Amino acid sequence: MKVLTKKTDYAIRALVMLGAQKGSYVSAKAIASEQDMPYPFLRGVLQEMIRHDLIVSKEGVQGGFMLAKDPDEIGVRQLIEIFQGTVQISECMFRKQICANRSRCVLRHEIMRIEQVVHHEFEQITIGKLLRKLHAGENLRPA
Amino acid sequence: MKVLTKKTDYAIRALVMLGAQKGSYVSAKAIASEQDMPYPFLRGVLQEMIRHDLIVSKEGVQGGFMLAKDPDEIGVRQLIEIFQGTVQISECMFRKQICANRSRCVLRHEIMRIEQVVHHEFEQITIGKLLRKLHAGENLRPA
DNA sequence: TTAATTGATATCAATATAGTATCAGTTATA
DNA sequence: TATAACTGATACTATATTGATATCAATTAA
Ligand code: FES
Ligand code: FES
Repeated sequence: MKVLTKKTDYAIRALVMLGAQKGSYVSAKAIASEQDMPYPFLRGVLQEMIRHDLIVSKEGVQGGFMLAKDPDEIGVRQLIEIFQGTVQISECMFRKQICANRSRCVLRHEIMRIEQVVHHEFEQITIGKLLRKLHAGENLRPA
Repeated sequence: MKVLTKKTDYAIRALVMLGAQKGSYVSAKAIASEQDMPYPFLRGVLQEMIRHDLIVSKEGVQGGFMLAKDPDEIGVRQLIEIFQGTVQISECMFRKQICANRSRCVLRHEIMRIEQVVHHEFEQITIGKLLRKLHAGENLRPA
């Protein structure tokens, strides 16, 4: 059971890096080498984020990517939705016995509640929050 | 993002069915046809549950499977762990910048907290609970 | 003009999930 | 005691998802 796939992982890290260099364009190449990600794969991730208006780009020499919105308005939840799709519980269980009326199914109800909790929690974690932690140097000290 | 895979799904339903026929052996064939699951696939799921001491079996004619413990002691969380492995967040992000001291990494901390919540919630949902809902007939009425 | 860059898109590889097939061993029961 | 209904064990195939490459046209600062 994997919570974050590579795409989401790379997206978060790329966004944090863009946030750290606010105002200037950062190239995919720079991100890839700095964060140790496969370059062409990262390219795809960045393009996907452009489509979702999270970042903007500039072509040509000295081009690159830049955040398109406030880091506090980019939550990990949204990234999960973009790169991993909406959460699917499973198909409807107990078709014959319990599911005659899905809206009253207890199992389904419980699982959807859990889903809500998870969504809410992931929504709290924003790029802005991560950036502040990074600047505060909370984890920059050697182990 | 899928929360429950087919194996977990089938496992839950099979266990509920066994719980509903407490004290007698139920064959894989009966479960498969009743619950509309692929027979040989279910067989594998049942064997896995035997290995984990959730159920016991009897070979030969009139054989089948039976719960090995109290339905209230079988939680969905355990099933997820058996069939989907432990929850993996993602590899360690921000290797160079943040992760010098993993134990202090905020992102990791947050995500692990979410993981705890999810685990706790899934632990609450037991086969026993589902059985009682089933017997109460909460969802047996046609839609 | 040219090298550094993104846009767009096609393709491939690796892994995980879902499902099948086979055959040996056990046991109620006729 | 033969047989059909069962599970045990295990190898295999198929499909879907995830991770990663490859190619080439278009743009732009220097
Ligand atoms: S499992 Fe299908 S509605 Fe309950
Ligand atoms: S992401 Fe690795 S410890 Fe923080």
